[in-house]
Order: sequence, then structure tokens, then C-alpha cells
Amino acid sequence: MNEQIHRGLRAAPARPSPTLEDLATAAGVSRSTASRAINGGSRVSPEAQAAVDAAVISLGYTPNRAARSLVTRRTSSIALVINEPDARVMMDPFFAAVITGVTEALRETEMQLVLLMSRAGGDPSRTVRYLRGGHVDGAIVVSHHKADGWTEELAASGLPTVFIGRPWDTGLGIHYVDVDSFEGGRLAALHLAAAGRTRLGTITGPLDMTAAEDRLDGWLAGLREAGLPAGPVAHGDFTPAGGTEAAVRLLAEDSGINGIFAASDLMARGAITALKAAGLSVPGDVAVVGFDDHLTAPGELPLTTINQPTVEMAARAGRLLLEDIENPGALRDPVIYPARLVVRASSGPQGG
Amino acid sequence: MNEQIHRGLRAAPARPSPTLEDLATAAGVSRSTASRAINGGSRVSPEAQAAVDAAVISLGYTPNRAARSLVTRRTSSIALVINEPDARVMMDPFFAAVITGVTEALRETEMQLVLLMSRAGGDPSRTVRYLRGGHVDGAIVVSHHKADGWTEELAASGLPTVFIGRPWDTGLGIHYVDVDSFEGGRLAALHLAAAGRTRLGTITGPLDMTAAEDRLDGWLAGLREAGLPAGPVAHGDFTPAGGTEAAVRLLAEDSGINGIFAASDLMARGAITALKAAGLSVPGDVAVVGFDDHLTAPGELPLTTINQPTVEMAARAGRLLLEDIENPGALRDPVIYPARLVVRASSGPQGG
DNA sequence: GAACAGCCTGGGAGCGCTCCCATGAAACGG
DNA sequence: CCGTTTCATGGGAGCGCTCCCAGGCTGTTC
Repeated sequence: MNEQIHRGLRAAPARPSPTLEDLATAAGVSRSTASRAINGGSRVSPEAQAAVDAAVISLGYTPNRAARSLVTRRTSSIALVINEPDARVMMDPFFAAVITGVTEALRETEMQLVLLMSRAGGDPSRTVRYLRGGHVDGAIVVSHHKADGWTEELAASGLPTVFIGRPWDTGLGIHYVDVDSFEGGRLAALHLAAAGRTRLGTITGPLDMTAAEDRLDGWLAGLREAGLPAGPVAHGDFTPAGGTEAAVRLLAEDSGINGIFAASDLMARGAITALKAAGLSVPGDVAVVGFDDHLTAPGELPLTTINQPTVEMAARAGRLLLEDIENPGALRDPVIYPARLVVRASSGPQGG
Repeated sequence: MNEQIHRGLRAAPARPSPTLEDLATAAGVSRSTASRAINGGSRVSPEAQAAVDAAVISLGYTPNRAARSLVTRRTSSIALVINEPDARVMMDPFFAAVITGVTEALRETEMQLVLLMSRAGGDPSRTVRYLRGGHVDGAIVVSHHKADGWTEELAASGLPTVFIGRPWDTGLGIHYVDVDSFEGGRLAALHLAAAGRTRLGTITGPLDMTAAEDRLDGWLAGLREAGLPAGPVAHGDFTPAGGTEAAVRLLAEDSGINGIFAASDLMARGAITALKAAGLSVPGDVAVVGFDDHLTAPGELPLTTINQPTVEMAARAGRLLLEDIENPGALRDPVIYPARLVVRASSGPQGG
């Protein structure tokens, strides 16, 4: 009767997919019964259920997500918000680990993962708008920067959200999963001190990220605890190139440095490059400790590092988010994973 | 009047977002005019447009995607289908590059990227069901295996699709973007031959992937062209560990081997590990050529390799998909990027 | 055997949006 | 000055689904 009403639309799928109405007709039941059968089947007779099941298969029926979402106000998808220019995502195993972990948490659910590259070329408010717009049931935010600005707005929106890495404003009651970065920095300092290294420097991450700040604070606390002077501090950006540059600055400040803690493995690798270029041996002249404990490529010098269980953290964040979506408002404490020192060759005995 | 009708629903967002109706009221126009103003504003008076624009800002209005999608039959999202168990995604820079490239192509659009880990723990038909279910406007498929099975079904569904890497059945008219893998394999063989290496072996990728097959075929063709014997072939899985194991098998077959072509950089790295463990030097005893040309970590031996512009390929795939969605049916030829040999230290002079 | 509870069932309404169409106002031509 | 075109406008219908509710059917209870 009215099949022409949407003639003006852009091309529809080749074969229009069957609707619930079609399904019901094929199964010889009503739309309502078909709907109930599709959704878990409470209050549906076995015969009706069987008829619907059969019709689903023969018709290849898939519920229209848009229509369902319109009434349930659920979208069955969550956003993974990555606050970085793309280049970094590409290089850093951290993000790959995050994606792996979140995917793992979602595996048994109907949830889909929507990737939101929030700082990549554009309007940051677009991210919040999208998030608030009801397009997703929840969000996991990773790599959060101090100047992001929209954290409060996001918290106020009531959208279930879990951060990976402590957000700057913990007063907003945002759930988060983190590693004990402070303790990690401290362990690195104590380890180098115990190994007899006395002229120590550190390469931090960008200090607009809590992880970088915490690692630095822990490092400084560890040095105090060991009775060592604070030593030079150079700022990096979590990339190998940044680590190299920072190490050069460290050497300029103290050419006799014999231990370096870098706030990420990638920067530690970069630092080692700079050290070797300066004619220094690792660990002979300078011991190096990283942070993350991501897989080392074969053939590289095994790195002493602070283990951060990134995949597990991301999976946990995913599970927390699912819980929060299912049962909102049950504010939980943050989940902090312990930092664990893993000693390998890069901080071996001095003087080699 | 009927605000209780959906009382039984799961918790709605804290503050219900304004609807188009609210927006229209606030702007003092009708729903229709508001809708037109939102969507490009043809046939809208400047005053009405301004009023709506102002209301959008003051109300923080975002269109409900589900409702819009229900009528337009467009979802403003595309799927990136990754056909691998997660572990691989995590280790291989290839996927990071793909994500980067696709994101880049989508940057200026309203499109969102939905990540579909298709083989990760489950029912493969779920992927096709999702794809056919009208949840996305198109799909990019990467890392396609011979046994995936659903390629035909996907092609038949009419969903705009672009493969990265040639699909097995090119008769289905599926668009794809690829690198000239055959030529890459051939160049590797000719390069090693020209460098005076005569006892050559290769480490393939999984042969249920076209990229692996093409590289092997090209390699064998190159050897024939150079008048060299085919030499041992070991099968790997694109991972460093697989490369290591394969290299061990290669050495078992010919302990005097002096050149190896691995079908990925990661496997080449793994092979180098095995060679060194066997007391052989690279490139002194054995020259190694990889494939991909992904960033080398600082400190590693620079790898001779075949350059594959992965980010650009993925971006191109994204752009092709957008075109195909916008203007379906304009079947285009596949886009094949040339393979380029990049000579570095790992295939340097013999005998060192 | 009547009254009640229990269950399954189908019709109706509505989610927020876009598109069609009819309406009225303004601009134009003869 | 009136017919005709152009243009902005608002109301209506419908996208496919879920939920509510009333109705019919059993099976139970006194």
C-alpha cells in the first residue's frame, strides 16, 4: 500500500531483510510472541518457540538493531576512547594490549566495540557529544590527559564510564583501573640503588598524564628512601624517539650517570640507543629500568622493567563497565594492580 | 500523558537527551523545519536556520542515531573485521597500521569504526550475521583465511566491502587493496641471488592466506629466474616465535644455508634469533630479508625487507569503502601497491 | 460446578527520526 | 490585477521493534 513512501531514500540493501512481522507470519504467531521468543522466550509455549526458531533460520532473520535500540535505549556497543594522535597507537604495544583485553571481556556478550580516536584531528567536544548522544552504552577511556577538559562533562552525563589509568579528578567518582605507578617508580629506584648505582636519572612520560606523574613521584620517593640525591629528570613522550632525546639531555646534565629509569619500555629502548651512541654500555656503564613489561622483540637486550598487566587491566575495565551498565550506580573503589619489578639483563652488574 | 509506559525498561540515561521535538519547540519552528536545518539546511530560511542552530547549542542536542538509522537505513558506522585470535593483533604492527590507516580515512566523516574480532572465540557465522544485519554501512576485512567460509555469503549480501589483501575468490567481484606480494617475493630472491647467496630458503606465512601464497610463488619464480635451486621451504605463522621455529627447520634441512627470505618482518626477526642461537652471524653467514618494512626498534639489526605501505593501503581501503557506500555498484579494479625492496644491514656482504 | 488463579497470546501504542505532501505566502509574469 | 511559479513550512505517516494490557485458554481449588 505504501511501499513507495521511501522512494527517495538512498539505496537500500539489495534484499531487504525480513522484519519481525515477516518472521511472525512465517511462524504463524503474532509479532509479540515472536518478539518474546527472540528475547529469551519467557511466557512462550514450546510450540511457538520452536516455530519461531525455525522461521528465524529459514528466513535468516536478524533483529534490526536500530529499531530495538530506539525503544530499549540500549545500543549494545561500547566505546573505547583513545586520546592520542594515531601515530602513537601504531607504535605502542600498550594500545594493542588494551584492545586485546577489552575484546576479551566482551567476547561472550553481544556488545560491540566502537573505536573513538578522540584527539585525532579535530574538535574534542565531538567526542563528548558522541558519547552523550546515546550512541553507546558505556565508554572505556584510555590515555587521559590533563587538558582533555571533557572529563567532568562526561562524568556528569551519567554514561557508564571506566578509565584505564587514574583520571585527574578522582572527585568525580569515575571508576578506574590502574597499576600502582607510584610503587613502580619507587621499586625502580630501590632496585637501582640496591645494585650499587648512585648517579641516577629518570625519563618521565608526559606529565599531563597521571601515570607519568605517579611514576616520577614514586621514583623520587624511592631515591629519598635510599638516601640518594634526586638526580636529573628529563621529560619524554612515551615514544622511543622521545626516550632517545631525553637520554641525551640526561647525559648532558650528568655525563657520569650510571642508572636510568624510563617511565615506559619504549622510552627505555630509546634511551639505550642514545647510551650506545654515546659509547656507553648497558648495563655495564648504565643500568636501565623500563616500565610496562611488554613483550621484548627477540634479539633485543632483555629489559629490567616494572610489570603492568595491561591486557588483564583492560579486560577488568571491560568487565567493570559491563557491570556498571547492567547495574548502574553501584560505585566501586578503583582497582589498582600491584607493580612488580622484573629484573633482566639491562640492569645487571656494573662495570662490564 | 503516557510517561509511565516504559517504566519497566532498564534505567534510562540520567538526564534524557532532548528530542527533535524539544529542539523545534525551543527554536519556535516545526519538527520538519528543525530536521531540515540539522541536515544541511536546504529549503530553510536563514532565520529558522539560525534559531535552530542556537537551540542546538543551548539544549546540547544530538540526534538520536537509532531513530535516524531506522528510517534512513544508514548507520554511519563501518566494521573492521579482523580474522585472527587476539594474540596476534597485539604483537603485529600490521594491525596497528591498519587501524591507523582506516581511522585516517574516516577522520573527516561522521563514520565510526566498529571493531569485529571475528575469530576470537566463537561462532564464525556470528560475524556474517552481524554484518548482514544492517548494523554497519560497510566492512573492511583484513587477514582473510581460506577457510573463513563466509566470503561468498558476505559478497552475496550486497554489503559494501573492501578487503585488505586479495580474497581467495576474486570471482565474487569483491573490491580489494593489496601489495604486489608476488613481486615482493621475486625481488627478495633476485636480491639475495645478486648478493651472491646461492643456498636459499624461505619462511612462509600461513598458506591459507593469499599474501603468504603469493610471496612464496614470487620467491620461487625469482629463484628460477636467477637459475638457483628452489631450496627448503618452512611454514611459519607470521609471528616471531613461528619464525624462530621455521628457521630451525630450515637449518636442519640445509645447515649451509646462506640466505633466508621470511614473509614478514616479525618472522625475519625470529629467524635471526634462531640463526644467532645456532652460532651463525647475520648477514655474515646468512643474509635475511623480511617483508612489511614496519618500524624497526632502535638497537635492532636493520632489516632488509620488502616495503608494504600498510597505513596508506588501509586508508585507501577506507576511502574506497566510503565511495562504494556513497555510490554503490561502481565496481572498481583492485588497487595493487608496488612492492619495493629496501636494502639494509641484514643482507649485507657475505662472509663477515 | 462455579470461581479463581495461572499461563500464553495478540493488538495497540510509541520510541525519535526522515520523508512526503498539502498549505500558504511571496515573487513573478502577462 | 490575477494566474502561475517558487519557496519555506508544518502535519502525517511510518521505519521495526518492545512493552503494556486485555482477552482467552487451561488447570486448580473449594
